[in-house]
Amino acid sequence: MELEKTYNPKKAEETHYRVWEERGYFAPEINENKDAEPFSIIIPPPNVTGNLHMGHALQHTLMDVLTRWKRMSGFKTLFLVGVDHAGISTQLMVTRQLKKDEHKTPQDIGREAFTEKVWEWKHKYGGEIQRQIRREGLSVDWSRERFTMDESLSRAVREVFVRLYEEGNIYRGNRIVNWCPRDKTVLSDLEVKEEKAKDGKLYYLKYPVKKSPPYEGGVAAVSADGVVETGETKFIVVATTRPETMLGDTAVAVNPEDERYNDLIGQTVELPLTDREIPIIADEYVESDFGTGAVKITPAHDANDYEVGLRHDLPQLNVMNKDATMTETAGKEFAGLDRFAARQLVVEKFEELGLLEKIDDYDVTLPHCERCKTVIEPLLSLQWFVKMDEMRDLALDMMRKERSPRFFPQVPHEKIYTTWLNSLKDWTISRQLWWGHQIPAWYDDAGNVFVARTAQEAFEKAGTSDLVQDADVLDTWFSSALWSFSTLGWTGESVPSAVADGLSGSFESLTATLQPPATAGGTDKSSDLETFHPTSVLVTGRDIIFLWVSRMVMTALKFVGEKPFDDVIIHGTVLDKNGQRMSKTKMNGIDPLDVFEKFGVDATRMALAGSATGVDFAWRDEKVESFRNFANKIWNATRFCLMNSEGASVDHSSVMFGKDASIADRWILSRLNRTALNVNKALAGYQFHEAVQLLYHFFWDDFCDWYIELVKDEITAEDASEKRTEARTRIITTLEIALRLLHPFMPFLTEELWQKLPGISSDLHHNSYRSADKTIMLTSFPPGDTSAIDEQAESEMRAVIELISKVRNIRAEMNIKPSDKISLLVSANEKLQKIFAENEAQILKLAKASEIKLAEKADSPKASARAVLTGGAELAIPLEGLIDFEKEMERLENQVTKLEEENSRLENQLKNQNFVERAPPEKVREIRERVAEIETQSATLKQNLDALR
RNA sequence: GCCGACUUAGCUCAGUGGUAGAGCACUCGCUUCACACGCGAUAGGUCACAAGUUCAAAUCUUGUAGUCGGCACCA
Repeated sequence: MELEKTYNPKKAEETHYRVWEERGYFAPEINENKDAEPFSIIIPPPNVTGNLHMGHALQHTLMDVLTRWKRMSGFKTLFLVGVDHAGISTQLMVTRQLKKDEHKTPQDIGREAFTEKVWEWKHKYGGEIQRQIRREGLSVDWSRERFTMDESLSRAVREVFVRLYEEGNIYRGNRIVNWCPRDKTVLSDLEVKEEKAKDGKLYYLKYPVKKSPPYEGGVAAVSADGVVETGETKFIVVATTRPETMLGDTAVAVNPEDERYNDLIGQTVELPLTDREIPIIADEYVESDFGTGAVKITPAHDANDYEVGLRHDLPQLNVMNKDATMTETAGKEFAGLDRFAARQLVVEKFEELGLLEKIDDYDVTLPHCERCKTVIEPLLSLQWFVKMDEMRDLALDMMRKERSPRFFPQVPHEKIYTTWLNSLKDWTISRQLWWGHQIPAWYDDAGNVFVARTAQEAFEKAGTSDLVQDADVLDTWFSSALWSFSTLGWTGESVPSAVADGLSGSFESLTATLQPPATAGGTDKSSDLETFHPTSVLVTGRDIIFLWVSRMVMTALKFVGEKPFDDVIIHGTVLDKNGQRMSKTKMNGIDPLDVFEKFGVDATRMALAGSATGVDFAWRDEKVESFRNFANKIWNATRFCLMNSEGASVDHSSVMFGKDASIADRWILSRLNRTALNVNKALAGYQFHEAVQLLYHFFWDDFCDWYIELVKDEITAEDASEKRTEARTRIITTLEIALRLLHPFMPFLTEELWQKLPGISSDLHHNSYRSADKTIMLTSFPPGDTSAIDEQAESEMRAVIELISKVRNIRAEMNIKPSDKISLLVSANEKLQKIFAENEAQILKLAKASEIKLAEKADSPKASARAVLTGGAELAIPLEGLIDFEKEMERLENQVTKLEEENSRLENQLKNQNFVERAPPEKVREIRERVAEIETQSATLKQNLDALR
């Protein structure tokens, strides 16, 4: 069997996933060890409308690496997958399609028909993200796939809603909320993004003060104190960025300490463009040095004004409709006008009346709808809210007492998370949409509200079935907040035994909030909850720490009585090659699927995992390309081993040998185990890039560049022999172990190659997976064996590598043709001579030399190129006729210079009495040893130089 | 306004007290029988700037500049 010369990832990517999935390798049930420790990850559910982007590819890769690593390490592993119903996005998408296909609006067809359409849409097109997840190679358990609107998850949503309501933590109230006039729904603070307005203006409006003579036109003069006098008419000037809201003003406020306005407090102004008279009030909220120090108060259209209004018992005049057109209340001339048209008209009218004092350019940041970018309108509206105080305290206690969750990187996320929790406000949870979990509240004719888990329950509570359910749905993040436990079967009916039994000590504040189990015992589903909750680690982006991570912590603590996850990995953002955020509007996004096509999934995974955890990084195709090359390197190394595998098979006893084995074998085994130990360590600390670097360099540098080359002759020997078979077995076994180490990162390539190795079977599987058909993904992940670390072999191999490298250097610098064989004269102590002698064949081959002469002090002709080696050894290459004496002298001089520079730096250190006294003794010793080594080497080099002169 | 991160080779990035690292690009040499997606050999950095702590600072502290991010305010 011979492999193609170049690895083409297509075939592997098309075949193995299906097999893995079909054979159930992804499900935790594959683990036959009933005592296996669980490991679980839940995927941050992508939107059902979503397409894979680089952020997904990154976080998915990290999760899959961890899952595959843990699975291979014998854990009972669950990687739970699911999608989010994504209320607004999905509703918008289907609305658009409805308009396009049938020229209808959702209102035209009605709620029931519309939601049915959305379900249809979901069944038809909603599977894209799942296909893409399969393409990525994620070892997720599809048998447990969840959707936030599954019946069991919806039950959990209703249960949580009802419980919070019954406790008084969910309430319905009139508040100033963030209203998106385009999506026509309320949004939570987190779904609003502040953005700089392009041409912000601050308008100064003059309100005539009553009790002064009526204003009769004319240009007003501004006095320094902000009160304007024209003739006898007094004005108070207010500054605003939203003039149209003046139509809903119900007061003008000044700071009580502000002397300019002291005498006006208690008076009234005649509100222009209306027939209303509004009071001038004093409130601490007003800052005297901003604007004119006088503020128009519009309680129904501004959060601060709302508060002021409550304090002063002001009327709340709503002048704006849900689509941001003006209401009748705004006046006949304005009713029906869009808010921006109304703004213009108000300004014009003020100007006509001579009441517009001035317009300043003004940098304002305005709230925008995160999704549709429309300017948010603060609006007084009746909505459902969650009081967060109690749950916030649970989360804060958890952080304070147990430092949980552990964030990676801890800085700055732990602090950001804590700070945010500390200033948490009530959460607006109702949404004016049809797609989502309809709020489980029913109303009777009298407007009484009945909150219940089901309509039936509501009817019972109300004593009538003549009820209407609340039309709104819940914020999508409400169901996402329950994701850690709702996906594992929690519906509020069963509670894990740990909770039912009462909490063991450490977290007393929870006890009070726990509900007794509604029904005794658990369901089948709840065993997942017991086994896999809390989940092991959450991998997500920093943009949803508040939206999602914190809320999962709060709801899990409150409703399950335990944290939702131990660790939270916050990965970085993938930027474009110019360091800009990828966005649809900038058209600078890179489609992971294109990258998969071009370089393969495994190379992409390596490139993503190879970027430091938590750090933003600019996307570079070149990086993936280098891992594509790496994949090809692995392919070809395997190709080489397979071409020379006759008689051999994977046999782990072949790499259990003693000190009598060859240096190369002992060395590669030592390197392999060192790599395995370090990779495990790196993964345990979520240092993915560290693991990638270790694997890359082990495989390429150690295994390919040195080990294969060192044992090549033995392996490719023409005549079959026991020795050859043993060497072949050793290399193929080493390769097999290396492939396992690579598997979590490069699942397709490693499976493809592993399946081709001679002698593989499910006997190689981890003990927990012996019954499964052979696959690399169920072999045991090499833990690394400290006893296989062979310092002596590593140091001896360093000497061999140094010798070969020095020869190559001389060859390159002296322009010796590859075809020219040379002689090596090596002066060295007995120990080194022995090492070189044992590796003579390899040294000759790799240095392209015809002979090597070893001696305590070798005689070398003057016409030689020379180098010094560690341990007092010298290398001379006789180059009669070939040597360029000038060049050789220059070469030697350069080396002397380098050594002397280093020497003087070290000598200075040693001269410093403080260093010698205070630095750790071993540090001082190291430097003394190094100085001695340098002195030997440079003395030798100088002798050589003298000999040339 | 408050908080935070970052600034290291041409580029993208590791490294966080003890002699500056990788990949790519560059230069030179190789159709060496696994791989030119390759092999071999070089070159390239006063680790943003300034002060301080220390025997020793790219690494710790403070300040400055630039870049980016989060939060708040925004009449």
